[in-house]
Order: sequence, then C-alpha cells, then structure tokens
Amino acid sequence: MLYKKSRQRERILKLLKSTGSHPAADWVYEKLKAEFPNLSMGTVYRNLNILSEQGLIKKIDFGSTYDRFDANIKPHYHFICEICGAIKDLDLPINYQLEKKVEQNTNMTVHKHRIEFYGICDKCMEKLKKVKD
Amino acid sequence: MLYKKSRQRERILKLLKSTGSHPAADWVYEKLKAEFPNLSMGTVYRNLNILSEQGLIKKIDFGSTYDRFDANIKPHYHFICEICGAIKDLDLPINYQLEKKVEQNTNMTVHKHRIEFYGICDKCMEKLKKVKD
DNA sequence: CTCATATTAGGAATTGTTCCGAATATTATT
DNA sequence: AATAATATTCGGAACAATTCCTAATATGAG
Repeated sequence: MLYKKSRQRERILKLLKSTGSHPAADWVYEKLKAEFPNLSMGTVYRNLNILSEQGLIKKIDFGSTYDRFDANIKPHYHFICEICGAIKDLDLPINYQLEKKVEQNTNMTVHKHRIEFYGICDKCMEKLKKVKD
Repeated sequence: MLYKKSRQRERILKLLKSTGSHPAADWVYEKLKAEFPNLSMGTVYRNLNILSEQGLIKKIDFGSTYDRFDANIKPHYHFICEICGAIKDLDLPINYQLEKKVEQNTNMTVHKHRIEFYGICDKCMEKLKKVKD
C-alpha cells in the first residue's frame, strides 16, 4: 500500500514524539479534537496502526487481545510463537538481579518483572522448511 | 468474600491443570459446554478471576485493556507503576544473551524479547509516605 | 486539470469482558 | 432434616476498546 501524507497523521506523530507517557488512542483523540473538530476515533486508530507499520512509532501491543490463564503458578518466563500464537513456559532461572539493577538506576521500587520471548516455535519451523522444498 | 465450592469452578481448575496451552476463557467454555450444557461465559470468567485471586492459577493479564503507543522506537524495557499505571522507559542495556540462552535450551528461534518491571514509581512512593504521617 | 486512489468522518459492527437479577446450590446452625 | 444466610448459576444486557463500512474529500502523478 502506498501512503499519501495526511495532516492528521502528521499531527499524531508529532504529538506522540512530544510525550513520553505512552498514551492510548483515546488520549491522542482528546488532544487533537480542538485542532480537528471532526476527528474520529477510526482515524486515530488507523493512523496509529499505519505509523506503527511504518516503524515510526511502536505499539505496545499486549500480544493477544484476550487474557490467557495458566495453572503453572511458579514464576517463569514465556515464549510466544509469532506464527501459531502458542505460549510456552520456559524454565530459565528467574533473574532477580535485573530488578536490583532497575532499582539502582531509578527511583522506582520493583516488585516483579516479566519477560516474553518472541520467535518461531519448533513445529512452525518444521512447516516452514517443508514449504521451501 | 468467603468462597463456597462449586462444581463448575472445580472443573475449570482441573481442566487448566491438565493443559499447558495457556488457554483463553473461550477455550475453557468450549471444553466444558458438553459437561455443563447451560454453562455461561459469565460463569467461566467469574471463576477464572476467582481462581486467579486465590492464587490457584495465574492470569497472564496484559496489564491494561488498551494498546499504548510510543514514539521511542529504539529497543528499551519498561517500568509500569502498579498504582498510577504510568509506563516509563528504562535505559538498561538490552540483554541479547537472554535470547541465546533460550535458543540453547529449546528448539525455538528467538527474534526478540521484552521485559516489563512492575512496582511503585517515585511519585506514588512519595504520596504513600505522606499518608503514613 | 484530471484521474486513480488514499484518507476522512461518522456511525454501525465486532469482540472480549463484566454486570444484573431471579433461581439454585452450598454451608452452618438448629 | 429443616432453616437461614449467602455464594453461585444462567442468560442476556451492558460496556469498552477497536475495527469495519460507505460516501465524500484530499493527495499526488501524469
């Protein structure tokens, strides 16, 4: 898809660059409503996604849109397959040193952390190899 | 709140323990519909949240329900305040070693990873201290 | 200037989740 | 075993974030 420029998209990008607050779509909408009285949420969402696709901004997308539940309640990290969406538990040791590092570098108190690795799982990799043949 | 036991909740827990697939509510509903013909999604959600509150399962909650957008496109980790919800960029170095470790321990190909630290930000900590006085 | 097409506003539709109310199940007490 | 108190259930309505649809408008290339 070829993108033409649009005033709305340019303003959204500029606005995002001016803040470090990781806003949601709705904040962007509120901020620009005065400037574009007819602005619609559809426009905001579409442009945020386009900017993100262009690599000009990052969407902190929480992966899937629905909550996932896990009966494994001991702390562990996750691997998420970018193709099939499977979530696997990893048994890497939990690195509590990281939390200390953050506390040393900032004024924050850290209670916990989570790590997710993204990539391609073994099954999907197999399938990809077969396709190439 | 005092919990009474319920057949539905017990089955949901047992089902979750039997799988490592981190299912969503909807999968649980499908699996148990045959056994409880009148099962409703409300029941599934309520019980998943109760079990999670009881610490019997974990909800992989993606924090907030809406997407957040960030114009800082160079790789970085996040700190999320559990009280005010603020998201702050950290400037810890990115630890690519972690990705290698996962690849060594599994059959997965890793493309990227993300880390989020949860805790209390400096501003909220100040407020808490004032309340104690 | 013209044409092809990307973008817009506005609202409807979708999706994941929660909420509500009346009926039922569970538990403690008699 | 009967009673009372209250947690739980179903079913559907409500909700909130996001996407989709359509006709009108803006943009850019030739």
